[in-house]
Amino acid sequence: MLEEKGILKVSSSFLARSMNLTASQVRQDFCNFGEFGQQGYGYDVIRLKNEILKILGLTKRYSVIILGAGNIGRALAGYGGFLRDGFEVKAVFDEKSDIELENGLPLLSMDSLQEYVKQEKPDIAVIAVPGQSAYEVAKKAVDFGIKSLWNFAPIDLKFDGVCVENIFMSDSLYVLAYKMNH
Amino acid sequence: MLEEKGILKVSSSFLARSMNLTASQVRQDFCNFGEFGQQGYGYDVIRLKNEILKILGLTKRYSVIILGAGNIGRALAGYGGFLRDGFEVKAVFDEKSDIELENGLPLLSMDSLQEYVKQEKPDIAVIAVPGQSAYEVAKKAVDFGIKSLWNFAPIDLKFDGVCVENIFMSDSLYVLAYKMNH
DNA sequence: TAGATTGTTAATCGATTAACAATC
DNA sequence: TAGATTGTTAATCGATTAACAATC
Repeated sequence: MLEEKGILKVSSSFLARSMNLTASQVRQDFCNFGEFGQQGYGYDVIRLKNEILKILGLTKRYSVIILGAGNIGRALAGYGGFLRDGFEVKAVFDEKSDIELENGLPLLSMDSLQEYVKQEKPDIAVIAVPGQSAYEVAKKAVDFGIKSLWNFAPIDLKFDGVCVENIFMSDSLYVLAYKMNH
Repeated sequence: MLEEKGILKVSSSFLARSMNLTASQVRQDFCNFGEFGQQGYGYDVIRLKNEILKILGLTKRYSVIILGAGNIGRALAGYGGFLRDGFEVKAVFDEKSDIELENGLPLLSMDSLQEYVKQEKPDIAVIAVPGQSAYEVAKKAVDFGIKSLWNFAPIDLKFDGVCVENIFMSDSLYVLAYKMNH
């Protein structure tokens, strides 16, 4: 955002203010990854952005498949925003492969998953199936060679040597309810 | 889950194992909210569940409106799972109120939001509009009387006296990328 | 009674904060 | 040079862990 506004430098105290942190926290955290500031000046916005992109691994591109063409699966497939960050959705898989997708993405049968993963080697599989089938589907994907899962099902997936990030939406809703009552 | 399996009691060490915590953590945390265990026995599953529901505020019902009928808004509207926890989606609002919803929920024009909120007093508004319009839409909702926001837009909403819970999906995807590279 | 497991205290650990010398 | 702000050390704080008396 700073880059878009044409702002060239930024201080730890400014960053802290805009993210509800302390300046110390910001500097300590950056320092863990190197020294990319300059005393008396602050951080160069472009440099800082690039360093953070490097740290996060967002300088690469990632190919993504979505498992499940229900509400969430279709919503993610339809949302183009991730592409900007380098995540490209390549295909959607579902048991019922006759559902129509609105955006020209291939909708494939779950039966063709093994073949697809073997050939295309997608980087990330999104688990967008109902909770009951989530483990089974994730297990398949992992067995076929997927090394990274973005999980929207409300279960704790865990496989050796596989990266998992969870979006536990109902947990978040529970936290909202808690906040409303305290 | 334990209740559904007909299991009557559970120990802090069992809970710890299934959630990747330590038994001490589980007991310390529970103890902050009261004493609902029994030495030498453990925790009564039903009692524990009820205590947690009470702590979270999930013994009440909440009425929910969804602002934005795009991919995410429609996905949330179509997903019935939150109902089970007491969150009932009442209506969806969008600028273009001619989009069709598949599930019989009323799709209303954003212009009718003020009137609706005044009359129906929904507990929670879901922000499911694009990032650019998210602040504006949230501000409206809050001005009209909404006290609680479940935010799916990638901006940090903050209003005095309003509860906010964020689902920052792209942040989660960045974390996944980070994990893949470390 | 013996075994199990809580509630709770004390010890340990790590993260946050404060402070400041280095330096642009 | 004077002002600003980093990188980094030391002090503070809070959370996690370990331990155990209480007690079912």
